[in-house]
Order: sequence, then C-alpha cells, then structure tokens
Amino acid sequence: MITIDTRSRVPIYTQLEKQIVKLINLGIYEIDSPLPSVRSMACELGINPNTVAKAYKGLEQQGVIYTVTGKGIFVNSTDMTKIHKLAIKTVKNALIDARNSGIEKSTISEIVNKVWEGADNDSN
Amino acid sequence: MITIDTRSRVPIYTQLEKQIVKLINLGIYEIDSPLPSVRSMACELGINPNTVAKAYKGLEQQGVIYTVTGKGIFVNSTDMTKIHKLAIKTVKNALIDARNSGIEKSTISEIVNKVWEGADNDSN
Amino acid sequence: MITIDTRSRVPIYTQLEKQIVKLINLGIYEIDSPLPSVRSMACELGINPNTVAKAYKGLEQQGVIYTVTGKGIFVNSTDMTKIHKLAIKTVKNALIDARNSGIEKSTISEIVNKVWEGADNDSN
Amino acid sequence: MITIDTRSRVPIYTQLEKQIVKLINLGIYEIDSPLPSVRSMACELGINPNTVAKAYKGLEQQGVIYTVTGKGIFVNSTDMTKIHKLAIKTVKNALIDARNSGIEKSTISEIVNKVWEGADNDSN
DNA sequence: GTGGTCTAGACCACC
DNA sequence: GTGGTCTAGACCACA
Repeated sequence: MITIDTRSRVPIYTQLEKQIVKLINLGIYEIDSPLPSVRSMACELGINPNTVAKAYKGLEQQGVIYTVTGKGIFVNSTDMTKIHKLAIKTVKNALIDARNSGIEKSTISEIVNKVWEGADNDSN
Repeated sequence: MITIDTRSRVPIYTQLEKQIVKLINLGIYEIDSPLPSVRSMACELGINPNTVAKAYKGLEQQGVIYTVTGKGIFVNSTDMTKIHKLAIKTVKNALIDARNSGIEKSTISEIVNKVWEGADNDSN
Repeated sequence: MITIDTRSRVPIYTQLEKQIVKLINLGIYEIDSPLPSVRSMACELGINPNTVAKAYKGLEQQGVIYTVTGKGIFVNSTDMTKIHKLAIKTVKNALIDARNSGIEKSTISEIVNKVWEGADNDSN
Repeated sequence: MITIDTRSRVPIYTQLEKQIVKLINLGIYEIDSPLPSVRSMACELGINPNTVAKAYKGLEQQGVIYTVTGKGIFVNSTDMTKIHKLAIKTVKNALIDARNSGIEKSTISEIVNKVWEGADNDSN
C-alpha cells in the first residue's frame, strides 16, 4: 500500500509521512486504530526502523497521530489543520515561482483540474 | 533588485536562479544583454562567487542564458521551455500532495487567483 | 475516583501512584484500611494488572502502603517523607530549569498561588 | 561550559537543549553568533554527533536557533515564548503533584526563594 | 567546512 | 510486544 522510492531526492521519511497522511484521508488507516509498528513497517518497506520512527514522530508533532507507550501509535481524530497549512504554503510557493517564470494562469488551471479529477498519482 | 535570504531553507543558488528568471520575464534583463559578472554579482549580494557561478551554470544548462568566453554571460532569446517544465512539475507535485492531504479544489482555486492577481511576493 | 489517561506521556503506573497518594492525603483512603485488590483495581480502570502491581510495589517501597500476605494491601500510618522528598526534588528541578530559561520569579509566585488556592486539577 | 551526565535518566539531547538555552540567556552564546558545529560539540562532550544534531533540531523547532545551510547554526533574536510556555507547564505540573502529596505552600515558597537567589545549580 | 539523511545494531522503559 | 534513546559510521548537498 505504501511505496518508497529510495532513489528520489525526497527524503524517505517525508515520502512515508505523505503517504500515511494520504491513507488516513482515504480512510484506510482509521481513527484510533494502530499504525503498523515501527519495526514491522520498516521490515515491510525494507528500510531502517529509525527512518520509520522519524516519520512517525514528525506526524505526531503535527497532531496527526498519537503514541501510547508500550502499545503503539494510533491515528488521531483527524485535526489536519497543521498539515493543510503546510501543504497550502508549499502550493503557494510553487505557484509564485511558476508565475514568475512566465507561466499562464490558464495552464495552471488545467493542471488543477487534472489533479483533482485525475487518477491517484503520487509525487516524490 | 535581487534579494537573498541566507536563512531560508531554499539553497542560495536556487533563489538566485529563480530571481534571474523572474527579472528576465519582467524584461529587466533584456535578451542578448549581459548579466552582471560572477564576481560583481557575488560582491553585490554578499555571497560566495562559487554560488553565483553555480546558479549561472544551472541557468545555462536550462538554455536561459549563454556564455561567450572572455566576454560575459548573456540572456538567451527566451527559450523558457525547460524552466516551464520544471516549474510545472513542481506545481503538480505540490498540488498532488495538497489533494492527498484532503484539501479542497476550491481552496486551491482561490490561491491561484490570488497569486495571479496579487502583488509580486517571492517564495524562498 | 481514579482516572487514567492512556494517551499521556506519564507512565500509567506513575499516574496511579500519584492519584493514590492524593486520595490518601484527602483522607478518602484511610489509614490501615485496605486498598482495592490489584485485580479489581485493574479491572475497574481497564488497565493491565501488572501495571497496578507495579504502582502498588512502588508505593510500598516508599512506605506509603504495606502488604499483609494473604490479606491485602493497607494504607500506612502516613509516613509521607519519601514521597515529599521526591516531589520537592521534582519541583526544584523544574524551578531551576525555569530560572535558567529566563523566567521571572514573580511569574512563578503567581503560579504557586494559583495552584494552592485553585481547584484540584491533575497533572499527567 | 556544558556538562553531560550520561548516567542521568534525562536524555542527553534534553540536557544539551537546556544548557544551551541557559547559556543563551546568560549571554554567553550571543544573538546571530554561531553555536559550536555539530561535530565539534559532539567531540568536546564525548557524545555522538547525531545526538547533538537532535538537540539542535529541537531548539530550532522552538525558534531558539536557526540553521544556515553549509554555514552553521546560529542563535536567534531570542524569542523564548515557546521555551517559557513549556517550562511553566512543567513547573505547574510539578507544583500540582507536590500539593496533592500534601506539601505546604510555605515549603515551596522557600524553595522558590532559594532557587532564584541561590547559586547556579543544574537539574538533570 | 557545514548540517541532513540513512543504516546497523544496541539498550532501556513501559505494558 | 511497543516506542525512545544512543552510538558508529557512511554518503550527500550546500557554501
């Protein structure tokens, strides 16, 4: 369900964070249900447990998940505001750069339409 | 005319590249006119000449500027296709992430409007 | 009468210890009266019996309660010296950290007043 | 100037964070001056560079310091609000626990006086 | 030179 | 079993 591109410039833990957020939004990881343990997730993806832990901790700091010591990590009753703010900031910066490089608004609008209608590609 | 934020997470050479592209699009750097030399640009901005050289090299590889050995660096007859492709790719990735984190299309449309109507902020 | 916050970073057995001490100080658990058995306490709070046992053991080592084998666990004739020493040490450390981070004495005094006058919130 | 107690229960990176904050407040680390590099600090303290990096990153997230890529880590124009909030919360929790265990307000007031007048002990 | 990321493997506290 | 901390050592991008 989660795929990691080791060759991508995007850090592995960032890829993980994004995909987990996606899966939560899709309802595949349900509220108050546990995420795969650090070790099992690491094993499944073929990456180091520390990297998984780093991604989990990042999501925890953003309020997306919460930790119960000795039990595991659970999906929070989704307060996505922090995540949204960050994503919107990223979009805005990308848009400003696009505008500054002379791209037309219509071109962007097309892409917006494509992305929101289109298939479920991933970034990375 | 060019401002560098040394504290930003965006690499300095990237900030430089983006702002030069912007100035070209605004017609402030004119086609076949020379850019400031590496040394003068570095001195003016208070950054390392190597960093300026790296930015210029990057722009040259993207066909935005061309070097005449012993003469200087000149603005190319605006072939922005590579720049555009890159910017569009960045926008698309940002949009995909935004969608995956549960942001509504309407929210994005608002931002698009703001950016194309609004003042000329910079990213970084 | 006792509430456990499983999501808190404070270990469950610590939360238990603190709240039992509090109830003893309030006179709700009376001297030489029996505490609820490990199993019933665990059941009531929905936590692991091992955790309750750990809390009881901790309190016993601090002289707050004593075990009569085969009979049960009883509140000791309130010797709170060890508990007090520990609590004071914790307070002192917190105060030192606060001072080192530049907090004014007056700010702390206000908080002290609030806590000793105010309602009976819990930490965790 | 900084001392680490490897045997303490307090994580090394936390000890480091606290002591750096202290040194900043004392004016020993000056605003916009660089902190010792990750490697040199690690070497000096005899701990792992990763641990130092973790402490630095924590302080950065709290706005105490900022990173300039390739240059180093610098003291921010001290916005200590986050640090203060955290410290106050810790103090308050410790005070609540102390009150609940039956400690008198006067005892605490004495300690407050001692800490703010007294020598520069450290916690850990 | 700087910090950032990743891996490997260890030990600990909690439940 | 769980996550949290720490070490050792590697590689990369940036200035």
